[in-house]
Amino acid sequence: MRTRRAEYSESTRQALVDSAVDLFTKRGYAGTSLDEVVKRARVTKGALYHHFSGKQALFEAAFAQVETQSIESLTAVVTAEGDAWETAVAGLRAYVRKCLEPEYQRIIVHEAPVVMGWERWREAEEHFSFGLLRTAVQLLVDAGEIEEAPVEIMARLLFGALSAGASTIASSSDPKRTGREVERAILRVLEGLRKK
Amino acid sequence: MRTRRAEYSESTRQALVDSAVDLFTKRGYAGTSLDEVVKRARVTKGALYHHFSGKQALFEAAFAQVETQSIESLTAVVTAEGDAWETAVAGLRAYVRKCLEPEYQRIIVHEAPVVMGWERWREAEEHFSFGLLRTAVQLLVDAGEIEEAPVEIMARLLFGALSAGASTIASSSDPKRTGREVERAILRVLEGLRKK
DNA sequence: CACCGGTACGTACCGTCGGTATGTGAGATA
DNA sequence: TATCTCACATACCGACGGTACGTACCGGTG
Repeated sequence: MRTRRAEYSESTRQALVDSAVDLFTKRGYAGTSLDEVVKRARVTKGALYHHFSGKQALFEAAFAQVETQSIESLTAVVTAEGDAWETAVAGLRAYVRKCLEPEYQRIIVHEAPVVMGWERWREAEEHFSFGLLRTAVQLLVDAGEIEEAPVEIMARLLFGALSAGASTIASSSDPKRTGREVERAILRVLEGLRKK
Repeated sequence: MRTRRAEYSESTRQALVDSAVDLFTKRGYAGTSLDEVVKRARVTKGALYHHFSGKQALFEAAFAQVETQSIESLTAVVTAEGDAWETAVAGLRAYVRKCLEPEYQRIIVHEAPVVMGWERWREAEEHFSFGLLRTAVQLLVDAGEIEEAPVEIMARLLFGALSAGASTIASSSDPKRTGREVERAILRVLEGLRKK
């Protein structure tokens, strides 16, 4: 990765991914044409098919980029020192906020399961957001904060609930208010699971 | 709807919808071609475009058919006489089972939000499954079984959790076991919300 | 029964889009 | 400097969603 050619190549690839993230977010996977993607990146389809095997692979690259950026901000919250309960709650709040960003909402939450297939999406999520969430739930169980339960299952349910909550906020006519209500509702669910 | 012509027409339309439900379930929306749909229905694209304005409209017809059939079996459970809590729990179990049927899973849970758009999907669901679920939650609140909370929000979170649970079951290597675990986890969440 | 009007299709065709085959020129290599 | 290689550009194909138009058949009218 030291030659000029390699730098140009990497720059081209990055431009394609950036263009893809932008367009997939605005118009969705099916509504985005590759001609538009390459036009915005100021290259041609030759370049695209040199770097990616097809539209699906381009989407997965966009998926990985959005997730990688998201992981960074979330990891900082979840790995913070301090009370396990407080940390977990902060993590959930951070994740809901992340879900409100258009790129994450559209690409990761809504399109990815359909475009990549639910099975493939699940597999990929193991290394990204869902992996973090499951870790957080595991920490709560280990700390004795909530009743023991199959962590995998509880994390899945929480993941679905959080995504639905985020979508509700995003399409609300009063996002601020709905956001507070969703957070309170999620907290109530968690408190219900908490050991007395 | 008494003439032979009208009967033939209705029969053709029904054949198209049945074919669409079948193919959308097996290969998804993007993976299904209209040529294949009309071939299986033993008609041509002329017939399809006479009855529907396009592929989207055909999908919405398939959506409505699957939801209408589902509503019937679920309504019977939710409107049963008896203890509100028991009724609600039975309803949730029934809904999870419904989510496991391939047609419901693929068309309603996975594809519809993307194909119809989340906003349009949400609107349509008001009259179908989600409407029922919200009614059930409202009944629990009215019966004083769970703490008061914004019913709309709690129903959304529950809806997301149930869908995620169903998807988890469907892709599990041991669906029976996972099914029991999901049901227990959901019950635990509900018990946590229950008034003492 | 003959005629006619409209509906319910069938047929042929178009534009777009994902994907491919092949050419080419700038930069690395010797 | 000559050559090679890779990172693209160009031109094209087949499939698919959608449209325009032709047509046959049913149902009403005289």
